[in-house]
Amino acid sequence: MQKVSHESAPTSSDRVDGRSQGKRQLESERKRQRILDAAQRCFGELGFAAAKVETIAAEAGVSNGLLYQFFRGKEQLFEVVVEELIRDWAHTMFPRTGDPPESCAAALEAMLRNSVEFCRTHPLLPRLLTADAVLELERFSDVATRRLEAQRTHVAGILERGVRSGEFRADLDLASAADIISQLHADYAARAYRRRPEYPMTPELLDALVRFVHDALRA
Amino acid sequence: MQKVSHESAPTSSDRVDGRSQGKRQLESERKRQRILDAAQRCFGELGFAAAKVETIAAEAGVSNGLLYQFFRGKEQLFEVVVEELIRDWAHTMFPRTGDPPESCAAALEAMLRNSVEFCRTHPLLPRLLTADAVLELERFSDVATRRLEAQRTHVAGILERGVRSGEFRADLDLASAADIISQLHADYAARAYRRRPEYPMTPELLDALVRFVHDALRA
Amino acid sequence: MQKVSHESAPTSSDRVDGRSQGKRQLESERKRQRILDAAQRCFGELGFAAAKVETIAAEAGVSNGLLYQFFRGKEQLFEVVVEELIRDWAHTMFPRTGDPPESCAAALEAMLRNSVEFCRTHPLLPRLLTADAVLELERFSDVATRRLEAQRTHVAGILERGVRSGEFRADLDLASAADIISQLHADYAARAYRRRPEYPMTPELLDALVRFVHDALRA
Amino acid sequence: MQKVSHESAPTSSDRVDGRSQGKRQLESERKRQRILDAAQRCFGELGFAAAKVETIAAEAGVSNGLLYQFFRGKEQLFEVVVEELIRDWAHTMFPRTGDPPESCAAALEAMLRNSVEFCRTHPLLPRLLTADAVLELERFSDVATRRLEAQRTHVAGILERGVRSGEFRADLDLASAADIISQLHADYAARAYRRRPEYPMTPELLDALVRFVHDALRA
DNA sequence: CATGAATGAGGATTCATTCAT
DNA sequence: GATGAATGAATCCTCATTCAT
Repeated sequence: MQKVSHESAPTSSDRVDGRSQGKRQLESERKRQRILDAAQRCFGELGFAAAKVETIAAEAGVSNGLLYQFFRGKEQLFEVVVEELIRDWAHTMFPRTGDPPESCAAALEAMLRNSVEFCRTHPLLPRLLTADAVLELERFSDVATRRLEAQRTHVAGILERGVRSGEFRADLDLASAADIISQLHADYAARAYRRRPEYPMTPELLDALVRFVHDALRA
Repeated sequence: MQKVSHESAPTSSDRVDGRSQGKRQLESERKRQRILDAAQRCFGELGFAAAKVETIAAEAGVSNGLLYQFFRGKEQLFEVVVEELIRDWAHTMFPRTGDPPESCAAALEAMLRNSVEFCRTHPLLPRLLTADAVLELERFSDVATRRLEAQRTHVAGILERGVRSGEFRADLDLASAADIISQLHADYAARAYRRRPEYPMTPELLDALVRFVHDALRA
Repeated sequence: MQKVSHESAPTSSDRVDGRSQGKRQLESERKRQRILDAAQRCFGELGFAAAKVETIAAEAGVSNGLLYQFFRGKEQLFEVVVEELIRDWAHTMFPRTGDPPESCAAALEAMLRNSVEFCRTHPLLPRLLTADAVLELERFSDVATRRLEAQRTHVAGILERGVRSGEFRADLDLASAADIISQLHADYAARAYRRRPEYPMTPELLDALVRFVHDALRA
Repeated sequence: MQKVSHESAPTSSDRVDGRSQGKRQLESERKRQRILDAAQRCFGELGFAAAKVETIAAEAGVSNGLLYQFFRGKEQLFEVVVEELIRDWAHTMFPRTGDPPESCAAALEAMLRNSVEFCRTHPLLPRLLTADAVLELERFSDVATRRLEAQRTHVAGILERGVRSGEFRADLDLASAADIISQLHADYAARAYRRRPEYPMTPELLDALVRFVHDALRA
């Protein structure tokens, strides 16, 4: 009866500073993370309704009840999973380190390829990106929505720079183009995870996509 | 003897000839259709798992049990709904009547606009198009999958003609381009139904999309 | 709205005398009988709870609803079936015609063989004879019970004559012996219908049974 | 991990060694047994179809859902009940302890009296012995059938010894006689439980039955 | 009379959540 | 902290019975 903050999504226990975690706290924190990982897998593969709490706990290697020490319930677990996921995804797409790409087209391409790679290992994101999961849960954490908008804005920024530099055509509708590119981005990232033969995600297709976007934008 | 065909998805009763349906049969047929409509709405809005049989029956204005005279269960109801939906969608996208478009670009544009319009009134399709529903039901009617492939093939055909006629660029990867276009098509058709402010579907966006595709393909 | 007597079990409609039945009444009477036959088969094979009204009606070749013109419900249908069955069985066991058997042992043997033969074609009787069906229906027509007692009494009568004539041993407990014989009689009659390999009913077994009873009774 | 073995019918939990069962496991095991007891009563008194899961759970003093932690469903519960019942019955009929009866007739008599006594407190067995329940459940545990055959074989063995020792008549049809005796045995055991006035089970009747069988077999 | 479509109460089953240990 | 046995509300489905045609 100690943590149970249940309010926000504290990655770690209510420690004040970074150290001073006994072995117990550390072990606990590790279990919390295992639950989140398992939840992401299950929600991603089955959807919210079809994923069973029991399965998630089993996959995490913890008991059914422990889950309720960390999260208020299935619903809040879902919310936390989504928030963490979106945060990780953003970090992958726009890595802090590394040199900035030399051209705007290269920036878009990098973003696309990074994102596809991320989704290959994160089942849940595709579902969120296609915005279906939103329907499954009324009180959906709007973190996801805000982050998606942020991405569109970011893309629009890149496009604007490209237009100004003459790299992209001048009469581009920035908002719409950013929307379309974000959408394509989400789609093929989704496929990268799903690996269904009907919706393949081959390197050739990815190359074609990059080319497609490039041609549509070029001056 | 009841009806209880349960096998395929006969739109009308097992009448031998075209007429001779008493008021009873007619009324019954209408109820079957109302159930299908209600089911499409519910599945589309809530997903398979979250849609309750009771709700579907209530929305259709019939009793809980009547549903089971027409369908083996919730699952088969879903399958039939999907099949009908896909069939209707195909008819909308490729209408038999009317003159063939004068250019390949125009053909693509017509397809896109038709489909978007269709989705505006058919909640379920977006979910199928984004291929999420597939995960929700093991024994998913493969009609949907086959039809989606048919669409890609159709688009590829249009593209091929365009390439041959010099309308589109010669080094186009037909398969990949058809895939991308079909995907965009599905995405924005989906949005047309959802009407969520975060993922809008304005006429401007649609115009931009048409232009985007056009630019990406042009010779 | 004509027959619906529903009270007792009139084999035919409420005709006052034996003739004067129009074709309609005759046809109706035939359907009633077909329902009874089908019901006997279904109840016999599946038991009361597992037999569906719909199945019975279908087997009788009539509609679901017609059944309720003749009988108050599933329950009363069962009662009527039982009464008719018991009556028929009694007629088979103790046929009016023919010469009386020359010995008491012969009388018992005839009864046994007749009864076994009857059950071969009347599925329900075995269930009643083993008195299990009684448990399945609270307000069971006591006709069956009374008839079974009648049989025991009849057997006791034969035994008494046999004792007096010196054919059977003098210290026989009449009531108990009659009970045992009736019970055996019911058991093997039941088997004759069931035809299950684990509980066979071969001619040899029947012969052995006759011999068994004979040896147990002989003076 | 729960328990959910669901496979066979382990009387006790999957403990590795014989002890080390916490109070929880013990309590759980007790509940499992209470469910089995209640199920036996309900199935025995009402038959498979008419017995409600809810009633069984209520009689066992547990919730509706707990039943499904121990058994796959109503059907498997029935199967387990039958297997346990048959096993217990066998133990009662052929107790390991005690001296072997001095004569074959005495052996038969002991078997009969033991079995009658057992049925007095085990409602379900009569139904199984009369082989009616088999009809009620397709995938009936064949344990019952095998055990019944075992009993017949056992009886036949006793008879054979009796014939060889000259206690029983030499021209006895062993198989048929064993069948008849087993049948009588089942019948009166059944009555012992039912306690219905129409089919009484008095000590006198039991004595008469023993005498009846004895007379039928004697040399 | 005859039909069979329609009803809805009743029963089996699932699964998120709690709580005694 | 951690467990997992226990709960029971929620949901799918069945089937006896009714009634408009």
